[in-house]
Amino acid sequence: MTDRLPRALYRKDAVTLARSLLGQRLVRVDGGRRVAGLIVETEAYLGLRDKAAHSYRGRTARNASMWKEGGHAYVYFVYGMHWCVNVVAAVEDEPVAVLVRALEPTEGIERMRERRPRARGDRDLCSGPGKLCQALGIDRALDGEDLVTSERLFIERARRRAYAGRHITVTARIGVAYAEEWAGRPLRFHLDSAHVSRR
DNA sequence: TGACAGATTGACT
DNA sequence: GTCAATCTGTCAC
Repeated sequence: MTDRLPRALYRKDAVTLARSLLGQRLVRVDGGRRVAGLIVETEAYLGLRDKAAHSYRGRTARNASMWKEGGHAYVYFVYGMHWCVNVVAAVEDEPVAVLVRALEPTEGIERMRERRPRARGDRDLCSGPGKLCQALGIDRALDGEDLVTSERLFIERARRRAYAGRHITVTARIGVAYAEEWAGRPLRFHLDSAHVSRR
């Protein structure tokens, strides 16, 4: 049975959402089969005032999904080769979002291995934003998807006993050194997991 | 119109 | 540790 996260949970500020997504299950359904993992690492991007956020310089064709209602997906392409998936937070026209940086694989692991043939082991399947999109088959086709109603991509309430009440580590975000005073802000959140992108 | 850098990864020294 | 891969948006010319 699915226990999908409701719209109300997404209509929060990005920091609250980034914390509440930890331990929940990101699910991709492709060809009738589920490929899923527990979210163990997230980053909050605070919109028009945040120099590290894609929405800082305003709307473009690429980042338009960030202006959608909370609970939609914002999928973008970086470095000419990788896809990254965000969960849009807050309300329509408030371009804030949460980047999903790492998952602990739980379902469809064979499918993940097929999609990531060069992965060194199962800890290398989803331990990074580009890796998890490759493992789950997330690309442009899912940009703007509504996670509350979609049959292809959604998030289920799945706080495992192992992660219930687990300590959340807070650090600066990864890869945003250019963002001046925003580079060091404590906006990255992760659980104590072997599947996080960096320690 | 062209240079350049980027919310990354994997190959290699 | 270094570095190239190569799409998108921004800013300078």
